[in-house]
Amino acid sequence: RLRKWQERIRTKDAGERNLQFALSETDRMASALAIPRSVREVACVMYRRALDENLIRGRSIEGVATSTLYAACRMEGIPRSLEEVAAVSRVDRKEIGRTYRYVAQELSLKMEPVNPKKYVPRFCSELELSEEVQGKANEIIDTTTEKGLLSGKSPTGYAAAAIYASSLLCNEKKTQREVADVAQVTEVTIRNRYQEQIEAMGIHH
Amino acid sequence: MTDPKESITIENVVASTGIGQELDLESVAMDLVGADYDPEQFPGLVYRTQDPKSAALIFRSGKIVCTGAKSTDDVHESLAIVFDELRDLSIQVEDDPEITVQNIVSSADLGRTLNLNAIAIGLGLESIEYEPEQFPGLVYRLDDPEVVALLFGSGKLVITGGKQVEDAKEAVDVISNRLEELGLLE
DNA sequence: GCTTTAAAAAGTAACGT
DNA sequence: ACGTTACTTTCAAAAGC
Repeated sequence: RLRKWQERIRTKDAGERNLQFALSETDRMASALAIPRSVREVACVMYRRALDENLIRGRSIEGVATSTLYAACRMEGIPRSLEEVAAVSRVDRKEIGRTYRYVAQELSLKMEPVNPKKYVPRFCSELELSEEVQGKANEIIDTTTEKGLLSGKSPTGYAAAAIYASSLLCNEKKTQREVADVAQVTEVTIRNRYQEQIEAMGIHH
Repeated sequence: MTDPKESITIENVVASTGIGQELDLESVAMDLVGADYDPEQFPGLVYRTQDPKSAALIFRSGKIVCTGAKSTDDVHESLAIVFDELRDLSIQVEDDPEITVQNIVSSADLGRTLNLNAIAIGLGLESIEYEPEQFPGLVYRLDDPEVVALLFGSGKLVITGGKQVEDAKEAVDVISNRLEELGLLE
């Protein structure tokens, strides 16, 4: 009996320590990514839910913590790409992606695909581009999406191409390299999306 | 409007069988020309047939997995070659071992581009998986037939998980009808 | 869960030239 | 800025860790 009692205390302590570790890791990653406090709280609530539903079994604490942070950002409308969260996590991109998909499924998170427009303000401010460029990029995204160009394409690459195109149109040119660096995609992807987008927009350059 | 079912192509058939005899893979690996065997890495010996093209995984237990064939007939032909190769090594092989198809991978074309975003919401976010940041295809799991379909923006699709050739046709029908009734085609 | 095999879809990435 | 190669996803079986 005494042994059972001690075991309970031990596992409870271990659980507390694990939860505390997960929450502090979430906070550390969120700080590194400049994610607002409100979103961190959403991430922590999601982590507790995942914990309550035994979703951590067979998975690493850090993997679930990173995935819930990624999911929380998307849910709150200020997405970080998997590349970005992977950069501050000790779990690799592939593992974060699969854990996210598992958690989203198990917690029935009705996550819509990320709208590339959600990346425009952050990427543009990192590139010090004006409101005008942002507006034009959003317009390109809206118009080309209506024409069916978005299906299957990565939201970050799509946003990057629209920003690159609008920076040209607004005479605030950024190079493909500069845009590629902030969006964490390759120049090749920007080039490919850019060509499709300007063609669909009927722009000649 | 051509029927999408006409576009179905079988891309890969996976089947399992067994010769009803234990094998010493070390000696089979020595005698069988072209055999790849690295027990440290994987317990099965890999043997590739050229015509029809396939890869057979041969295990110590005598069980065999054949993959890469383009039809169920090709699976039988490939395995017949494998059985004969083993007999040439003076290994006893049953006359006609039972061959079980475990999975068939097919591709097809709906003939129209798809708005995957709209389809994701239309089919229900809880019943599909669409993460274009990770993979360009939308994953749709069907209950009947019990297969998994990958839908692409081009209108092309991949159907896998079925054990019968008919499963792909049924799946294409179910998917076409669902998208049609949701007004998501064309 | 992992290891290996094959195959398609389309997007993205990382090489070399 | 090309081209090539390779990786992402889905599926099933096998034996063993």
